[in-house]
Amino acid sequence: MGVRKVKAAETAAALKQAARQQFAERGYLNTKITDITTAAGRATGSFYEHFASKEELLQALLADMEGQASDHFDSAEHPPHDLTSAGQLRDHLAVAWGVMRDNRAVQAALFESAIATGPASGVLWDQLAGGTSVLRDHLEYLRATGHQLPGDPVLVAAAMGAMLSLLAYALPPAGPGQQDSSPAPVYSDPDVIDTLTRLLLHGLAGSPAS
Amino acid sequence: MGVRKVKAAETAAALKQAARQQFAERGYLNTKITDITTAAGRATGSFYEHFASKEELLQALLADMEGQASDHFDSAEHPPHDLTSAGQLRDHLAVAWGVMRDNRAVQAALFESAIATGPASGVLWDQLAGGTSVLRDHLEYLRATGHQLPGDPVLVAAAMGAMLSLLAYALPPAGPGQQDSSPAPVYSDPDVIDTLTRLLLHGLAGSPAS
DNA sequence: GTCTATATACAGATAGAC
DNA sequence: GTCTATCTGTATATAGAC
Repeated sequence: MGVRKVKAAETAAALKQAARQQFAERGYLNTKITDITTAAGRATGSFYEHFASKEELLQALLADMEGQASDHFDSAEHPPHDLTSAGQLRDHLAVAWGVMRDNRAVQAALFESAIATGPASGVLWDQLAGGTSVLRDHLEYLRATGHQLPGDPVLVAAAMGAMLSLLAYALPPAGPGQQDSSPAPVYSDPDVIDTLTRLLLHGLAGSPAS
Repeated sequence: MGVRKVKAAETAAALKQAARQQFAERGYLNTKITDITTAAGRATGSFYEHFASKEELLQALLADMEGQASDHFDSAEHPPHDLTSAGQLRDHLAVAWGVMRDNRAVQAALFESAIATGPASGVLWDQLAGGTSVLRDHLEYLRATGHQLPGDPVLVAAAMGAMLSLLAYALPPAGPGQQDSSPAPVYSDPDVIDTLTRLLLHGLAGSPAS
C-alpha cells in the first residue's frame, strides 16, 4: 500500500472517528458535514473524497461495527437458548446491551436515520424486526418445545427490542466520574440489565419463588 | 365572535387537520410548511398568520390532544391500582395504547421532534419519564405495600413506556380493509394489548398457573 | 488528496397587494 | 385574513488551484 493510500485511509479514519464523536454529542440529524470535517481537522471538500454523503458514512460506520461484533458472536453462542433460564436471558440481554452501549453513537445515528423517514415508511419496523431476528428464533424454539409464549414470537421479540433500543438511546451513559446536574438519573449497566432481566423473565408479578 | 374570527378559526383548524394528516403520512420531520398549506388548500403565507413555526403548531396539536384526553381521565381511575392484577394491568395498557393509536400523528410528531434533538439533550428521557409518571406512581405504591419490583420504579416505568411508544410508532395501524403488500405484519390492537399484558405481567417464563 | 472559494438547492420566513 | 412573490439563511455539493 502506497503512501498516498495510507494518508487517505488516515483521513477516512479521522473523519469516521470525528463523526462518531459528533453523532454522540449533537445527534446524527443535527450534525452537519462541516461539523465532522472541522472536528477531524480537515477541509469541507475533503469529505466527499471519501464519502458520497452523510448517509454513506453511516453505512461505513455500521460495517465497521458489524465487523467487530462478528468477532464476539462467531466464537460465542449459536445453539438454541432457553430464554426462560434467568442466567441465559441475562447473558443475552447483557450482550445486546453491551453492543448498544459500546457503539452508542452508531446505534443512535441509525435510529435517528430510521425515525427521520417517518412512521409510514416501515424502515423502523424493519430495523426492529431485523435486530431481533435471533431473539425471535429463540422464542420460536421455545414455542416449538411446548412452552407458552405471551404472544406471536415476532411481536414479542420486537417489543423487547423496542424496550432495549429506546432505553439505550434515551439513558445517559453511566460514565464513572462526572455526573452532571442533569435531571436524568444515571443507572449502571448491570443495574439496567438486572432490572430488565427480572422484568422480562417474570414480569411485574414477580418470580413465583420470591 | 365575528365573521373574521370564525374564518380565521376555520383556517387554523384546516391547517391543524392537514398537519395531522401530513405528519402521519410523511412524518413530522419530513413535512414542510408548504405540504401543510397545500393539503389545507391555503397559501404559504397564511400559515404564519396562525402559527409562528411548525413546532408551535405541534404544541397546539398537543394541547388539543390533552384537552380530549382529560375527558377520559378525569372521570376515570385515580385511586392506586394493583398492576399485578391481570385485568387492571390490561386496562391500563389498553388506555395508554388507545390514546397513542387515536393520536398517532401527534404522538409520532412529538417523538420525532424529541429524537431530532439528539440523545445527549435529555429531551427524550424527559418525555419518557413524564409520560410514565402515573405508571411510576403505581409501581411505587406496589413497592410500598411490600411487593418486590424488578427494579427501580422510574426505570421500570420508563422501560415499559419505551416498549409501548416505540411499538406504537413502528407498527402500522391495523386498518380494517386495505392490507397493503408491505413486509410489516399487522396485529390487531387487542392482540398487541393481550401480548404486552402477558409479557409484562408474568414475563417470558409465563404464568405460574399455566 | 487536500485545500479555499463558490455554486446549487431548498425550507423558513417576510412584504406588500388585495 | 389571504394571497403571490420574494428574500434570507443554511446545508449540501462541486470547481479548480496546489
